Amino acid sequence: MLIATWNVNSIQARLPLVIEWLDRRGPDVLLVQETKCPPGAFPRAEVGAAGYQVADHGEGRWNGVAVLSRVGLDQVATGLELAAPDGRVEARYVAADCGPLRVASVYVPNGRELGHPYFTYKLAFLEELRERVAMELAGGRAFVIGGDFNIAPKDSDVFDPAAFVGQTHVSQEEREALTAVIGAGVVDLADLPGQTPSYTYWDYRQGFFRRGLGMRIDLLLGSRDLVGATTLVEVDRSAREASRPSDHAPLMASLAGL
DNA sequence: ATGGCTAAGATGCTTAGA
Repeated sequence: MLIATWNVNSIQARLPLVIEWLDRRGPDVLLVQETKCPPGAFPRAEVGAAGYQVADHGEGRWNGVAVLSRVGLDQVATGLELAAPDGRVEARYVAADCGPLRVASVYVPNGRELGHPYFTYKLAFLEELRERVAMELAGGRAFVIGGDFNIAPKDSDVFDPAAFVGQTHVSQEEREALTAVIGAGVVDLADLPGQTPSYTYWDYRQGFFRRGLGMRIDLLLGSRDLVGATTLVEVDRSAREASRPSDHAPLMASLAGL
């Protein structure tokens, strides 16, 4: 089983690249974030022609998450529908059964600035996410949640820790909230012994990708029964090198025996 | 090394991302 997570920064803008990538890498499950696609407008026909079923939780303009699967798609559920500071509910979580796995695609709020109302929202979202992960695990299936967590777990996950002091994504509060999510019973698959945690995001501006100035903010968290099955975790930088790329690259994990 | 990119839509600008 090959499972991947990718913040595509608009499924419509990225559709040719996503289809090419699905054909080339052939993941069994792709967890997508920032579809920026209104409900009902997801390009199901094109993705279906590539062999994938779609569970889409859409929203116009911003946010939006989806699960793409070629190994079945059942028991679709959305969640984490707490109100943002503007009072609106954002599309940031969708889960499904895909073959032997329970999976979830999550797009954690950015937080904007420390102390900002959207930062409070980010922390509240992470607390609800902890509860949601515990609930999914209680279902008893092997579980993988992947997505854009908008948190770099460690200082080594950003290109210059000194430049991030006082910024979001690296604060102790955010990292503690992520640790609590993981404490619900999952492990960071890219940070397992033998794996090499790699950047997954590079700003579009100022040649950050070319200069190697990235961050590891996209994660695949797996239930503990998957630790022994995880043979390879990799970031496919070719998708970031392509023309008209997302600012994130896909993160993939191979799960042997599933 | 904080936006000198990109995307959507209420478009020729604004808002958001991290």
